[in-house]
Formats: sequence, structure tokens, C-alpha cells
Amino acid sequence: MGKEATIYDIANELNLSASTVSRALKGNKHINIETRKRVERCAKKIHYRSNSFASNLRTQRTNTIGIIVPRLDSSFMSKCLAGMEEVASENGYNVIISQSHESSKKQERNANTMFNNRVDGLIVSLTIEKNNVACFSRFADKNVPVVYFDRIPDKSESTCFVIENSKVAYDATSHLIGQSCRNLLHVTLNSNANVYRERISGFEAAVEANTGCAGRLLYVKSLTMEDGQGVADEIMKMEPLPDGVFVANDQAAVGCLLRLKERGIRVPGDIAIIGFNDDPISKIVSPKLTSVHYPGRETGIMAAKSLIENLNGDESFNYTEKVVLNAQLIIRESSQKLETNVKSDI
Amino acid sequence: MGKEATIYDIANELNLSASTVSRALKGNKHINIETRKRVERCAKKIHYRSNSFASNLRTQRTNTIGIIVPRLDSSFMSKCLAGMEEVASENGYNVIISQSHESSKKQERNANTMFNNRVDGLIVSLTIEKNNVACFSRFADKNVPVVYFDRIPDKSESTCFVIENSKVAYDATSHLIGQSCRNLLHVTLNSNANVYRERISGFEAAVEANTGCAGRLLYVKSLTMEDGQGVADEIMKMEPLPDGVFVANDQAAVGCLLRLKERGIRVPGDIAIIGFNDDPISKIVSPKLTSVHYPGRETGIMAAKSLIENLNGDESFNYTEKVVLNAQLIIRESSQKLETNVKSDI
DNA sequence: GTGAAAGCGCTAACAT
DNA sequence: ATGTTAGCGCTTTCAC
Repeated sequence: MGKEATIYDIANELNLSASTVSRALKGNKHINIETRKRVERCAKKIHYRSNSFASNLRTQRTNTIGIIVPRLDSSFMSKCLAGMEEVASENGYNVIISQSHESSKKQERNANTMFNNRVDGLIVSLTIEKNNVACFSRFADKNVPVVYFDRIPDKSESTCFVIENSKVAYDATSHLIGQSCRNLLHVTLNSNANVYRERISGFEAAVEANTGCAGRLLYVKSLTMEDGQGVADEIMKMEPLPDGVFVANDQAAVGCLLRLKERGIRVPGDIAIIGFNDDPISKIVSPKLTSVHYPGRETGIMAAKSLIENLNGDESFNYTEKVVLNAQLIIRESSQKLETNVKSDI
Repeated sequence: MGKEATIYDIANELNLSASTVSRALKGNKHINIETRKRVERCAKKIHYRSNSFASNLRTQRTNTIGIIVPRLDSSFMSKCLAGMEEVASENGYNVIISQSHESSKKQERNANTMFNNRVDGLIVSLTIEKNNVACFSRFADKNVPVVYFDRIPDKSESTCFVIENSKVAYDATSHLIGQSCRNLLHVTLNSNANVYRERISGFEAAVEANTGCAGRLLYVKSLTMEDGQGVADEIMKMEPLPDGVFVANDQAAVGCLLRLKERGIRVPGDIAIIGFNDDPISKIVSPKLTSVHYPGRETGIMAAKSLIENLNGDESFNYTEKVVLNAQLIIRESSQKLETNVKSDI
């Protein structure tokens, strides 16, 4: 209740100057250890708490990292965020998080809010909408580092943290082909975002690399489980039926898989299916879903670390344009048409 | 690059005083409309951005809400957070989020950081460790409202947002009994946290209300999928085998269910299973898991709204001790021993 | 309708 | 090892 204690109150109480108190509180080396002890005791006694605005106003630093993501309630994203928060917290930074909900307008508003809040650095994963990255260049102008992860801009000066989408898409598709699939389908968003574009190119490259294989794309509005069910209905109408389906995320893949089963299609017998992200559901659905493991936590950790190193003046990451993390195809039941070594794992 | 523009720069440029510029920027009524226009144009021209520290330092407000949760990467929690972020954002508040990782030490550190950062309000879900809620009373002392959700303190002055854990646990257990289960097992944490304690009491009440039923508790270290698998192994050793199992979350329930199936136990034929939270996996696992729908998003929205209304001086929530949201048993396949109307939903 | 002046609480030169 | 001083950028009385 009532007035806040300040360093002046401590200073008065102990007959010291404010600067000595300030130094003592920060653990400055030149301060007599006894003085420090007294200051700390007094601070506790009068319920002093540091006023970060005043401090920020002076130091022009906030110890805060801004994070803007499309949405935070996906399995993948919450892993990324958890990783970032941990690193930030270990290094004395706060994180402020906001969601763009895939709207580039909202994304811009969020960016401006972060800008006015003077975040020390920014971590962004872009919307799938056509992105106006201009709102982020303001940060660069003020020497506030920005890093991107997952959904990154087509070109930027910033460090980006991604996986090799085209390569793993290639691997996934090749795996289907290796399982004797010849009529391949890739279900994805009609988006120019790097992640989808690259998965498409990986898919197409694998199809082209194997004579006798046909590949086509099916675009969906979004990649929810419900969309996946709709996809299954579409698939049932195809002539001939595809025998291998690679879906751009696990939610949609699982929706599709379950609906196909309901319709009497055997998975993987009639149609092999592969998802993307290695969400928990992929290990739960029956048959277990082959998927691409996307190291979300690690991505978050790397992104936050690089940002913080940059803030601490360690420039090593400054010249790194792109950090590619290792994603990997996890083969489970849903794609194994041939009788090979079927691993089981939960 | 370089220096930040301040209101003084604008003032100089236009031959005004800083106070006039400040008023103009805030849309003060007494300012000449022409003056305001000029100020706004100039602000844009010289890339002025308001310095929130200086402003906060003066006004003693931050427009920031702190959120402390055990961890943010669970399905339930990310839904809560998404709801909170939305409400906050709509009302011009930022959210800063931190994880306690179930450590009350970390929780206290986080609380202190939030305290020093002068959050305008705080939203907390407690750790399962014995909670030292003292670190939160500092907020009340300074008239910073704190609300809790899900894991709430045993007693506090704050508004809490919860579901009726004991009631839904009672419902779940009764449902099992209605499905002819007589040997019941409740798998949960040995914790004094309200959520687990109440689920236990609901379970026990239902068992006692039905003569001829036996109930026992099985405590686990945590409620991960792996723990659920361990539970299945324990269950296999029980004599007699339980025929109805109510698990305190879906992760562990699914782990248990799958392992039981591997061991040749029929679910629900031999053992009926019910989980808690209605995570996405509950709809995916086969058989689909009966669970309790916990309205996470709504909980988050309610909590954030109440906090903000409180901050805006609307006291309506101030005297509300507890808001109980509606949770509901969702009956799926895993609990239906008897041939009744089996609903299917994804 | 606008200006002058003080001060929010802290930190960092500079001085001793 | 400690004190003095000035100022970060804004808001807000109080004056005119």
C-alpha cells in the first residue's frame, strides 16, 4: 500500500548517497562489503523494489525480448516458445509474446507495439499472408536485432532459424516411392511462405527423380484436422486413387487418415500417409503416423540464444544468415506398405 | 540508426513547448486542432516514437500483464494463454509470460521479476509444489490485482477461475460405475494442489455412493505419457484387475491405454478408461478416450477480462471470489463397456 | 490554447 | 569507497 520506497529512502536511512545505494544494489565491486550488506538489509526492511522504468530510462535497455508468432496454441509453437522463454529467463530477459493470427495487419500492429515498448530484440515467425516486412526494418534502423524462425522472409539481413524443408519433403516423398507408391499427392497450403513452397519443391523433385511416378498437389484453406477430413473426401473422388499422400502438417494428416479409414481405405495398405511436425498425435493415431520431426524446442533455444548473444555484443551470429536445424523423417506405421522392420514407439 | 526523436525535437521544429506536444499527441481536448495536426505530421516525419519508460515513470502504469504458469507447452495451457493474449491485446495490454517449471523457487523469482517490472496485474497458475503464496501478497499490498486460474491457492483474497473438479470427477467415476465397473482406480499426483485433491474427493465420493464398489488410488510422479505406460504395468500386477480407471490427465491416460492394449487388455471391454482435459490426442487414440472437457481458452479469456476490468476500475469482479467454469464429461469409446449409443466424433 | 517548471527514480561521469 | 551532479523523456500542475 501507499508510496514506493526508492533508493533515496535507503540512502536517507543509512546516511549514504543514492549512488552508493545504487551501486550496492547492483553488486558493484568498489563498494564496501559491509555497506552492501547494510543496504540489502535496509532494502528488504522497507520493501524496496527496483523501478525498472527509471532504470530503463537511464540505460536505454529493457531486458525484454519481443516474440511475434502466428498463434501460440499449437504443439510445435508452444515448444518453440517454451525453449525461448527458458533461455531468456536464464539470461535475465523477459519475453513478451503476441499473436498475429495469420493477419499481417495484426502482425504490423504487434511489431509497432513491441517497437514502442523498446524491446531489446525481436523474434518473429511470419504470417502466411503476403508479408510486409517493412515494419521490421524499423528495428534494424535502431539497431534492435531481429531474428526469424520457421516462417522467414524471402530476403532479409536477419539471422533465420529453419529446417531444410525441401530436403525432408524430398526424403518423405522418396520414402513413399520406396514403399512402392507411384501416384503421389501432396496436401498443402497455396502459400508463398517458405515452408510450404519448399516442401512442394522437395515433393516435386522427388517425383521427377523417379520415372514412372506421378505427383499432384492438393491445396487446402488451412491445415486443421477438419481440413484433413475434407481432404480425405477429395481423395476418395480421385481417379486413380493416390497410393501415397504427404501432408504438410500432422493435424491435417491425422484428420485425413482417420476419415479414410472410416471410408474403408486401408492405411498404409491402400494409401500410405506421411505428416509433418511430429506432433504428439502422430504417435497416438492408429496406425501411427510417419512424420517429420521438427525440433521446435531446439529452434526456440537457438533463436533466443543467438539474439541474446547478439545483444551482449557477441557478434558471432551477426554474420550468420541462416541456421539450418536438423529435421528428420520418423518412419512409423502409416507409410510402411512393404514388410520391413516396423519399429514401434509411443 | 542514431538518436531517438523526443517530444522536444517536435517542439523545437514547430516552435511549441514540450507540454503542448505531449497534449497534442494524447489527443487532449484543449489543443487547437490545427496544432495537433501539425504535431502529428511532424512526429511522423521525424520518426518519433513515444518512450514508454518515461511515460510509465511518470504515470506509474505499464499496460502490461504478467502471466506465470507451470509450463506453457501443454495443449491446455497454450489454449489458456492464447485466450489471455487475445483479450489483453484487444485492450491495449501486453502480456509477459514466464514458466515456473513446477518449481516454487522459480515461481517466486518470476513473481519478483514481474513485481519489479511493475506489471499492472498478474495472472497465475500455481506449481504443484507446496506453494509459498507470500510472494504474491506483495502485489496485493501495492494494489496490483492478482487472479489465479486452474491451480489456485487454498485461501486467498483473489478472484480464481476454476472448474468444478470434484463434480466432474464424480461424474466421470459415476459413469464408469454406470458402465458396470466395480473395481475402480484413480491415477493421479500425490499433491495437495486443489485440482488433484478435488478430483480425488470426487472419485471417492462416487465410489462411496455406490455400494459394492471398491476404489483405490495410484499415485504417479508426474502425468506424462511415459508415466501412463508405467501405470499400465502397475495395473497388470493388480489383483483383481481394476475394471475402470480414471486418470487425472489425457497424456497419462493415453499412455496407459496404449500400453494396456499392447498387453492384450481390451479397452473398454476389460478395463474402461477416462482421462481429463480433452486434449486433441483424446479424439485420436483408438479407442477414442472419454475425457473431461476443460474450457482452457474460455478460462484464459475470463481471467484476463476480469483482471482488466478490475484495472479499469470496474469493481464488479473484485468481490467475486471464485468463478467456476463449466467442464463436462465427453463420453467416447474408451469407457463404454455397455452397448449404448456410441457417438463418434473426431 | 499554450508555456514554464518540477519531478518521476535511477545511473554514470566526474570528483574526491 | 563514496558523494555530487546532471539528465534520461515524459506528464502535469500551475500560471497566463
